[in-house]
Amino acid sequence: MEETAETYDASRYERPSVTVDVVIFTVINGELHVLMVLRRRWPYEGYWAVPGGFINMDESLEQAARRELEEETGVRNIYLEQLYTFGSPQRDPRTRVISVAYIAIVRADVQELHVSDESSDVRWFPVRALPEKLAFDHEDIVSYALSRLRSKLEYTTLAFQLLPEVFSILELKHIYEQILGESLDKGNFYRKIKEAGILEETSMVREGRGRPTRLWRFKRDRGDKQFVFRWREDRLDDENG
Amino acid sequence: MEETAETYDASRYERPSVTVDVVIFTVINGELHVLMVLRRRWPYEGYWAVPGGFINMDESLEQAARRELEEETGVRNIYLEQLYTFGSPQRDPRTRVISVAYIAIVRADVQELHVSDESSDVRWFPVRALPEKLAFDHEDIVSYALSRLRSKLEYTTLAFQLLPEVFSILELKHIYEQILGESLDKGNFYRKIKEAGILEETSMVREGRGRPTRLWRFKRDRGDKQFVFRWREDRLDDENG
DNA sequence: TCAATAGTGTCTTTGAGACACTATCCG
DNA sequence: CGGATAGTGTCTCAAAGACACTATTGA
Repeated sequence: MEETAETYDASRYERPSVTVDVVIFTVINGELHVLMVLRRRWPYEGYWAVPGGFINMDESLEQAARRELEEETGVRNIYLEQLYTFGSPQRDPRTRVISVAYIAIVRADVQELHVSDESSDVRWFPVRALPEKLAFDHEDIVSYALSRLRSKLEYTTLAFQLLPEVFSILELKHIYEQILGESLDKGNFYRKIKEAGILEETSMVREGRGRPTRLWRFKRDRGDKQFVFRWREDRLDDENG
Repeated sequence: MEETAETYDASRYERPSVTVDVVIFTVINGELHVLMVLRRRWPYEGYWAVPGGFINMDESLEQAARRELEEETGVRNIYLEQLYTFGSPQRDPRTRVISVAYIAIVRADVQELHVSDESSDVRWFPVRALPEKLAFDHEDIVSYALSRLRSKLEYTTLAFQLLPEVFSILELKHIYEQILGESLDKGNFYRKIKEAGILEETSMVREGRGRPTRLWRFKRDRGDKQFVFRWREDRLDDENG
């Protein structure tokens, strides 16, 4: 007999659960941090985890990621990008759980954190000092996210998510240095960022101890040409590029 | 009350189905092709689709991809890489289905195709002449796979999957040209591939109409340094790179 | 004036691309 | 020899990196 919409039995196959997890980065005091939540329930009660949760049937994966992130941490209104899907059969003791991981980057100072009934604490951790042992396979997820972040940075505008409306070129350089984990040449950075033509000078300056610094903003109105700035051309993705 | 393994109710959340789909490429007669199966059941009966199917509860995503691919097409023993996870709520009329897509590349001549009870035909299509309308959102999946293939090619060994054990440098260049869809300079190609140090000369030559050509193979024993060759440095991923 | 920070100029090296040249086979 | 294909050498140009230099402030 031919199968149709009427005869299709949706329960024929056993189904896994699907979650979304969001690895969200920021820079605080010049250091790269990741947002983690402290789990208050089994499994992994008392362990830190990346925020996330089960998807609803009527929302897209990205919508689910946004919803979970806001529910668990209060963070909202951010740029999200799909990272990878983790699906080892034993990665969650409850049942078969497949996790679609997302990556994001925000300014810490515009986000107000709060906890939910799922978690008893929400906190930014420096990437160099994460908790010993994370829930589930979240060490893998975070380290994969970190490597993706580093390679993405070179050709996207991700770093700009971390800056206020106006900023100096050396502040932008500093963000790049934090994320890449290495120092960059000042002159070369000035040259490249200016050649890229993505900044627009403002009339503002900021005064400090030495010579005052010019402030810049991103060009609005870039037409439809894609907004891309790569710091370097010569870096490899680890895997999923 | 605290939840534990004993009290956890695995059926509390409604679950989506999860499938894997595999976009598999080859070069036939110098032209890039994709493997498609003709669906014999509702939904999209009579439409071409990328091979794939529902995952089992006890296998990893990649295992599921391999199993489905072999069941539906007979293709096996290949290099697979995760591409992206597609999860729009309405992408499948049966029920909520999330699809984890994989990408692969093989030599057509070593694969024996066969059909299954799911499909009534299995066939290689040139990427320039795909069927009008594919099942589900498979147009999106294929075009995303194609863009990934093109950008990946520059820094992986993917092209080598398409060559026999020994081959000439100009044959390798030809594969690159097919996949990238543009022609490359002979001298520059020789220079780069030799500098990369990933080929090993054999004592073999192949005779043809003109000067005979030296044959090469990939260096075995490359230690643990990663096996990477980029054709160029200056290409962007469209998105997920 | 000096310390401190901002910003510029320039030399060297590297690598991509273009393209002309040489090599070796068959007939 | 000439046609066909394999393979090399070399010039130019652009981008990356190193690093020295100048500029502008406050104390």
